[in-house]
Amino acid sequence: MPELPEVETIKRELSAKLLGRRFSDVEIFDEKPLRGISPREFRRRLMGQRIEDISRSGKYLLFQLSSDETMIIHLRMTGALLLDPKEREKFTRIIFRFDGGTTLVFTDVRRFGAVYLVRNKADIVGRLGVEPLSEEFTPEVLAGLLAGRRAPIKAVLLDQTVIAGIGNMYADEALFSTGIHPLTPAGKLNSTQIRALHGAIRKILVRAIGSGGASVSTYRRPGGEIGTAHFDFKVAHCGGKKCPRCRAEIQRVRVRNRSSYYCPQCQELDRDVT
DNA sequence: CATTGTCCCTGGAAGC
DNA sequence: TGCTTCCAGGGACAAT
Repeated sequence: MPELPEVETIKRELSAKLLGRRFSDVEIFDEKPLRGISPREFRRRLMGQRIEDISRSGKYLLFQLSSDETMIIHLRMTGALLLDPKEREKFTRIIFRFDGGTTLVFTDVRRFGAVYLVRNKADIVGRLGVEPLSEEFTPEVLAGLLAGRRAPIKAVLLDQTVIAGIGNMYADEALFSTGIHPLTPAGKLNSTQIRALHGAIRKILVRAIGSGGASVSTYRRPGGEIGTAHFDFKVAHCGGKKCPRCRAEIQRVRVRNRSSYYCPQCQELDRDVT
């Protein structure tokens, strides 16, 4: 469930502690997260490497190494990266140790998380769409991305090859904020709606980053602090509650086998348009 | 290419 | 109490 704001928060907190550190040991307790590389080879190629930079692309974390390789981690649903955890973690998959004694623990209950080590990071993140907080992402660009698409806007917002980093929670929030029904065909949005959606996406993501992400489900920050972005949620994770705007009951609808929460009053589906 | 559906995975909640 | 079923959902992949 970590989405862009959560991954950005993790990136910042890891950067503060890990930039310039060298790997002194790597312990692999579960090789499932390792993609396309054996535990032995993974460890060998990390040992002694210095972390030159930590960045984020969509929901991926990228660790630029002194060897010119990049370790890329995707936390998927339940993955977490913890710095010097006080207690032994139950679902520890990998432990990274660094010179100076810092420890980074990768935990993942459901084992969906993925860890890569590559020369060419584009092999992993090359197909991602536009970064929604970059200058490149304008209302005009968004309009171009949506034009002609018949898929529901919710499905398109979740498509990482279109826009990178938006997940289920923030897609629902952006649609509620703009009064757009999640099943509206993406190509049917008018320019006013697109402009509003563009603004809402940026505003909601920026605000959530400022709150350290949303501490719902299994999201955990590296240092153990709590994110508060979920206190701003109007519909996400609010099934059965009342709409803060009109008091109608928040509904759930399945869009591409994923739950979408929305207000049936504030986000009406225009029948002419479907 | 655009779009949709299935699978992966496991703990926790809900139902009986 | 204890068993079963459902649910969470990002992304790879296959199918259409």
